[in-house]
Amino acid sequence: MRTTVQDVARAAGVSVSTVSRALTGGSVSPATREAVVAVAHRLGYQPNRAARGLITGRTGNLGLIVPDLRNPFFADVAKGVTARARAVDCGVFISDTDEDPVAELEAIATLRHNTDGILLCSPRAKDAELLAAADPQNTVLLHRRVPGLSSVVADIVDGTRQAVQHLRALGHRRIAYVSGPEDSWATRQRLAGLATFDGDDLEILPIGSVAPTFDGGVLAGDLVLAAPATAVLAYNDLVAMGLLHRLAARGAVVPDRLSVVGYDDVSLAGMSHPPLTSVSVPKDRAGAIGLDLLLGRAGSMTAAQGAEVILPTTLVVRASSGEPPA
Amino acid sequence: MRTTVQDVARAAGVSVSTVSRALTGGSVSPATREAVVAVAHRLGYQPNRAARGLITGRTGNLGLIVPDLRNPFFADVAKGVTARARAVDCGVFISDTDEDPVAELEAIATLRHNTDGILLCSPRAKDAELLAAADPQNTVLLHRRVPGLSSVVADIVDGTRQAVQHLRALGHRRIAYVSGPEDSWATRQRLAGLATFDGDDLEILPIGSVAPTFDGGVLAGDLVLAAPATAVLAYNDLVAMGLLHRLAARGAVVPDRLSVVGYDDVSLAGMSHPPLTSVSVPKDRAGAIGLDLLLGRAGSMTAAQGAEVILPTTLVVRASSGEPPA
DNA sequence: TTGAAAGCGCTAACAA
DNA sequence: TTGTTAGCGCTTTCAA
Repeated sequence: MRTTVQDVARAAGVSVSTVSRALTGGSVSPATREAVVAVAHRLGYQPNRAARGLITGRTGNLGLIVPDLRNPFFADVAKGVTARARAVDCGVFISDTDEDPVAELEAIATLRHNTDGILLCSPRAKDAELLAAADPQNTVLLHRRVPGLSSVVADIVDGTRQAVQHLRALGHRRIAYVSGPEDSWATRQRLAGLATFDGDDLEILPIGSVAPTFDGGVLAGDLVLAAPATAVLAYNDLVAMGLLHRLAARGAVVPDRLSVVGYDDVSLAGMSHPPLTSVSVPKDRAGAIGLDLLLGRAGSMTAAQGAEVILPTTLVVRASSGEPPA
Repeated sequence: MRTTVQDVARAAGVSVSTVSRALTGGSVSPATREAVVAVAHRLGYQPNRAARGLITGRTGNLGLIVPDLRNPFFADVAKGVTARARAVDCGVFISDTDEDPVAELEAIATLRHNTDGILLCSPRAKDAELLAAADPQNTVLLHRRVPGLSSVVADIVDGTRQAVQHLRALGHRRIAYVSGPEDSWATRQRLAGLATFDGDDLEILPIGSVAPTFDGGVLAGDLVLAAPATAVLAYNDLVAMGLLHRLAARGAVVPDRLSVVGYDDVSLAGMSHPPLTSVSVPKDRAGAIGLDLLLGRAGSMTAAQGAEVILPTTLVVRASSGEPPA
């Protein structure tokens, strides 16, 4: 049988309420507290969070819902959340929905009643579904914005702009864009960034939508080579990696024949051949900030107030981008 | 205020115990059950798992402890666990210890009292520490074996043998081995596999230990080139990727000059340049089996009985291995 | 400062 | 088959 407050109280010769107070910071005499703490430690007492939560109404846990842990982007976000959670002694329920909007909604339904709040990362469900399923008071969206819910996002529009400006500065005038899932928030943000450019001295060539995966990038490779572009901006790093792979197979040297720029700057970006120029978005920081928002630790802002945090993006230049062919 | 059994009972005109029975599969008349279920659904009732756990002694949750979610190997394991957990309606507490043995032990201490069991993946702590911290009754080790605790591991010795045999069949006679963290279980297993070969017509050249990361592989690249080997076996895929990167930078063509074989077959392995030959270990399956063991769903075996599951490994041949230079 | 007692939401005896 | 009741381990009134 595990140690309970009862055991500690008996061993310390005080009442259970005194034990409780001593351990949670109530008013107890220093001597009593010291004694109780010592006994609790000696007995290896670990409070039952469930029982505590039952009465306080706070479980000390929160839920993190991600589409796919295997995607390094989400792994990074999860890392940021768990790191911060450990620092504030908060448990994290993880739910990997496998990119399934239905599983996502179910996870929200289960977790919202068994946690103090939910961190919903890049949800695939529609705005209306999310609004219906989530409690605005204790839900924070990560990397997605839905009116009526708190969110922490990166400045994707600006990031996209930085990427294009970088390519333009290098001399590129025709830039292909490989798009991700149509109708997704992230896709629309990227297009918004692109829209500020087309015209001028620059031409953006839409290559179409592919799955936001390595295979999607491979698929896009041939399409890009067939287009009159000297550079290509990919939906994300995974797509860019697939692109790199296919271009190499087709004998197109990067960046001599074609410059490639990715998005997200996941850890893989530095491992590709050549290393990938990419728009860096603060992934783990977004997770940590989301958690603070949920727990009301983010200074004046809280999730309940409908906070909208926008984090800056920065372009990380590596070897996959260079001057266009002469 | 959220809906409780009380609310459902009142609305359905029955007692709380009837509601409880109707919802958890006790003996109730079909008509009553139907009515209760309907009301519960209408009211959006979600049982409070904490309260339930308080009385049943089972929380319906388990803990998953991994060294680093950013490592694709652990992401895969986590994926296997969460997928299976979702199927059996079990919550998963995740804890990323950041490769810190102390954090690991702390996580065990916290989780063992607030979950039905712990899945401990590739722990970094010592055998004795783990034995002291964990409850053998409801702890399952993943990819690590400690006498006295249940475990699910891959047949690393055999996997290593397959890799070497593959290289020998290609004609290699001098194979470099880049080792991982000294004194780790995984490292010892690999060395055991290697030990069955040295001598014969084959020479294994130990290159030394590096961090099990991309950077570790980059570091090892030069060492490998300086050795008289025609092939190199890396501690894991991340190291192999770093190796590939450094070899390319040094102008050594893979596999013409040197064959490279990785370990784990993480998703990146297929994305490298050239695609990496790697020993595939069943990562997500290990996670799923571990969960079943913990929950007593793995047929006759349970964690409590000290189960030791060994999963087969298979070599996946890709383009990074070929015949040795003439 | 301390203790007694109530009760969080739920399930599991025990009766009816 | 159903309802009543007693807790699970904890915190928090309320008195002392």
